[in-house]
Amino acid sequence: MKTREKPLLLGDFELETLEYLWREGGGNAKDIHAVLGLTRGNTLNTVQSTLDRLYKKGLLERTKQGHSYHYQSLHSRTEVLARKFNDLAKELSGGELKSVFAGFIEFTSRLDHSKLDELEVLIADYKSKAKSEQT
Amino acid sequence: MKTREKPLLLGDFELETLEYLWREGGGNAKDIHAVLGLTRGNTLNTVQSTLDRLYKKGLLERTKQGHSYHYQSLHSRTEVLARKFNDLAKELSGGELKSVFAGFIEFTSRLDHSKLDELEVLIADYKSKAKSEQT
DNA sequence: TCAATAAACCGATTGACAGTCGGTTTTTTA
DNA sequence: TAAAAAACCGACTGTCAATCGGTTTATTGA
Repeated sequence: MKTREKPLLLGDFELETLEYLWREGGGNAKDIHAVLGLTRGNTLNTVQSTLDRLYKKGLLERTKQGHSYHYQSLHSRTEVLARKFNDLAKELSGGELKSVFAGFIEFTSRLDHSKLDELEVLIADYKSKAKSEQT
Repeated sequence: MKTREKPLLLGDFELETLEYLWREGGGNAKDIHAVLGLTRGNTLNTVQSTLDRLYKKGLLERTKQGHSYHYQSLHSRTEVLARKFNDLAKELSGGELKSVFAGFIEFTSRLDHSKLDELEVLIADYKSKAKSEQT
């Protein structure tokens, strides 16, 4: 059976924290507090527990660096999105992948009709890259 | 400014209820309770409040039919998915639609590499249908 | 070595929100 | 118009993110 059961839930501050780590490549609680904590008016403690929650969710790795932990994201934005899409599909597909695709196409075309073209290009790119990376 | 601010949150039973309405085309609390309530061991009241919550979220319409309300979904599965995709994109795109596409492509190819082909076909279908429906 | 200091850790509280119902009010209808 | 059915209201529970105070543990410079 699959390991992951529960959908991945991420709160606002967890997301902001992830964004920081993606942007900067990593950081410790103090770093993040200096940037995010001040604008939000958080204490360092809050940043620490948020990092800890993300860590326990398996999204971050951490290594002792001197005194403090240095945190890094284990998953790219793309991977997190893929996982969220998967959660959403499981929860709302009605057993038909087609409906998930239909929903995504609907979402995309509502942004702007031309966006579907972009999507097609990216799919083609992905496929050609996959082919060239065949082992 | 856009009307909808908050992401659409749907609980498990709300989803089951929506599924019922999509499947059956509509129904009242009693109907739904007869099917979903019994398997879950709910009271009719629980079904009613769930319908009411969905109604207040703007997902259902209801009309008095004799004594009780008859509920119908205002949005198809595809539309709900589109909205959820939109929520997800807003929350996790990092300002780049490309990353959303990348995430979706990643999700799709992880299911099965051939699914990307299906997706391409559906996009092409959608586009040709859109073109033929031009006013 | 050992005190000051920084960080981690633990536990508690708050705030949303879904799920769940009991009980009351309103509506329907025989 | 009383019995029955449904709607409506309010409350309580459970879950989870956000938040932080207080305590323990680890680090480091004097």
